[in-house]
Amino acid sequence: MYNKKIDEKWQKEWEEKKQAKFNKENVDKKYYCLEMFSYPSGAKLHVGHWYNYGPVDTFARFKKLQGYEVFQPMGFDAFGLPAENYAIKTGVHPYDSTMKNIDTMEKQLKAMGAMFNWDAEVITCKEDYYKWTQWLFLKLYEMGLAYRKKANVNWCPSCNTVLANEQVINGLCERCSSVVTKKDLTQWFFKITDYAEELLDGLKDLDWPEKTKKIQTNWIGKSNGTIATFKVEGKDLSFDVFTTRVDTICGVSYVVLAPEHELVPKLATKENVEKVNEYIEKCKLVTEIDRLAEDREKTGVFTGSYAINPVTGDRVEIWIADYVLSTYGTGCVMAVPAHDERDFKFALKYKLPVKQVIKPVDDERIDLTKEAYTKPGILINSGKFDNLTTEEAKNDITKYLKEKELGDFKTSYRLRDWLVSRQRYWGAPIPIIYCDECGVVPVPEKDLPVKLPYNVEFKPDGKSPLAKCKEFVNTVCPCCGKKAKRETDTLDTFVCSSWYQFRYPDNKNDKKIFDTEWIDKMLPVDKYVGGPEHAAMHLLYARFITKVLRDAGYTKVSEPFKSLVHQGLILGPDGNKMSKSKGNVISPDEYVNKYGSDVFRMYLMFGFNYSDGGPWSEDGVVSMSKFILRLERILDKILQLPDNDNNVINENEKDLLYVFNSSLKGITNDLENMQFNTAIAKIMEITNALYKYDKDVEIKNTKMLKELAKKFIVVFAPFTPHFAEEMWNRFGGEFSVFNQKYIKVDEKYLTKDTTELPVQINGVVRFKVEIPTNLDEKQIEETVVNDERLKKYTIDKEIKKVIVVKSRIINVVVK
RNA sequence: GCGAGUAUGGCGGAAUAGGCAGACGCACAGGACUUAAAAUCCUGCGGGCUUCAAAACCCGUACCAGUUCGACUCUGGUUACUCGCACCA
Repeated sequence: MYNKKIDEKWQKEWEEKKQAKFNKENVDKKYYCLEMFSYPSGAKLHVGHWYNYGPVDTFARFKKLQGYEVFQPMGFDAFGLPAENYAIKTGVHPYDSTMKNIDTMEKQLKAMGAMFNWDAEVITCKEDYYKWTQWLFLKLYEMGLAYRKKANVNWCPSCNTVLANEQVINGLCERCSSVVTKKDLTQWFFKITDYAEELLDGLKDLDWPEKTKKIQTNWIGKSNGTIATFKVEGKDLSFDVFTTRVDTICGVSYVVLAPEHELVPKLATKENVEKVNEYIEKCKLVTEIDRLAEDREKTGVFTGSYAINPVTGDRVEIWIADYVLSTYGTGCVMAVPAHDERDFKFALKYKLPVKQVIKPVDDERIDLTKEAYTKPGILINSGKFDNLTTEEAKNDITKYLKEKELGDFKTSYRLRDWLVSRQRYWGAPIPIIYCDECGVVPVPEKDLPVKLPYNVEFKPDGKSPLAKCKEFVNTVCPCCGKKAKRETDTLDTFVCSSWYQFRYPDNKNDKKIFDTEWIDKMLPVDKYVGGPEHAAMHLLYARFITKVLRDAGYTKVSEPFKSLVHQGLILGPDGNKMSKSKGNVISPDEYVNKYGSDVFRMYLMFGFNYSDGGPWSEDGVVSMSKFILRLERILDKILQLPDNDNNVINENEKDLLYVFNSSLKGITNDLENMQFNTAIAKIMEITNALYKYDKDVEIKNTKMLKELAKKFIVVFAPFTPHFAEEMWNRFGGEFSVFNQKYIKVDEKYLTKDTTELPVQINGVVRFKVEIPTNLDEKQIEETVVNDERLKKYTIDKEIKKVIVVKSRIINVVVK
């Protein structure tokens, strides 16, 4: 009887016989199947890991049976805040706790029985990995893609570190939900904005969920517009504004700069400087969460200076206001209250003029005392641009500005450079040395890795823990040999995970980050599976780094993940997200121990639509256990049937073979699309058909039956690998069932002599007819029209039309 | 506010390309086996109406319209929930 012992027996056998080994000579048939690696913050695998890895392993095994050389590696994203926070709380060193967790999780992953290639394992906190993460940093530095700048950055006061924009969720820290504040710091950035256009453009060819592509598209946030230069009246100063509605430029009634804008101190006049400074100070105190609050009242202050409209020559007030973001566009906007909602509200509050320059095309009435008219229309009050449409005017006005050298077409992106410095201990040290003589000096490649020291005081106080470790900080300059200091910040863990897909296939290379020729054979990843929460961060960063490596000449690959799938989320039995505080956490171990790993995996695959997930159900697991035992009983019964000479294929045999082959066709198709739930439904149908045959037929065709059973075992093997290996063995199959060829559909059993077709009268199904499969449409129509049962629907009526959809349906229209 | 998605029995969920709504499973009910229970095997199972029973008929995929011989599926609108973005100029 299937149980946990069977799991263990075959796991041992698979390991001994290296089932998961990747045979390099078959690389032309490679299938790189990758699941997002584990983050060993908790001590154990949770249901989410299982839901990611179990079903995908089924997919990988299916690919193996189809004849692919499957590469399915596993590893650990081992640096990061949770281990460090745990250390702060308990005093256990992050390295020790992480390694212990990895040890436990490896054991659990092995007990899952997935076909992971452990020879290819990577652990990001180990020297042989982070050496290359540091190398990657140096490469970016060399290419001018890593740079240092002072910036007003997102600061989490609880984690005591800066955060990338992507890590700020609604003004809160992604990890601890503290309110994020701002801080001026000199930090390292990666120039991801250089790749904005390509990152956007590359999306269209990817086999990714549309939603994920959309998230990335929004995140990159491309918009086409115009840049226009406003000169400051009476001063030798000017500034640029970015606008997507240059057609409204004649309606500019004031301009606004972000409070952080560098020109602001020069623009504040004597009378206004006090008010301006006061306002700037006030803005600094506003937290991200307040700033984002809906319907927040707009505030601002007049600088006392005036700007000249480059088209009309009009003189307009220069204001500063924090509704203008210093980080987008140029940090300055031209305000057109008549045609922009925000400008309108602001103008109303501060009694600034409103000038209409666009009128609706079809003369919809618009009351400009109450709201702004933001739609495109026809220009008015715009001098020589009058009567142009919005689209024409955008083009003409920009060209006019360009001629006068006061503007040009311009594309802006919402995407900002990736801030990679972290003021934390548990990460890869940034390989940079600061020398009084030579300035910023990259650590030479031969000196890598810059080792993360073990004995460090990592209690957080806003400074990098490494700064307190003298042995680490103090070094000599690789250029001049004089005393110098190391960079003490570490790299964002997303840097570590942005390139791991390249390291797996060549994880032991100690000469290079990876071998280019080999990697170009192994990449891209054919199927990448992980949670949708990584849509904007990990997946964007990994694409960026791939393009950087390509441009550095290390690979030909431009996109790392050809095809992407997101699994859903398994909720607690109460329908809420699993959390300790809610007490609804399901532990996989309990179930795996009780029912076996195959049962657990089957339940996860059968109970939900894979990409939706849903609430956990206790009953579902029990029923799945029952199903596997039911399947085992009928297979054992077939196995024990004494052989006979009955070779007939009659109706019963045909029915069975029909169910088998049509289900097989469906299963194959479902697996390709990761529709595990429907695939398992079809496995159940085959099982039910075997029971039915067993019940209905006294003298069985045992030869056919036994052959069919063996084929069936191969078909369901990816779903229940241990159980299937066991059954394959019982049926005398040679090890391993996964070395068999996937079963082909036998088309001859898919066609039946007659088909039952539903007959509709005016679109409502009334009865069914048995139609020989070889009849054509005309003959089918005749059969139906002459059917006795049709008569009662045609009394006093006339048959207007008969629609025959071959092998589907017949619709008789009567009136 | 903008954008995207989802909505199907008591429950989880199915339904190529517009063609039998509810596959498969859970729960429930009945039967067989059993001294009995469990397990197992078999059967039934959207609602209504009718009936000794059945056939037949009517309603039914969030709601309201539309296109079509035919709509869970396509179009327009409404509601609810989920997700993404959010003062992006």
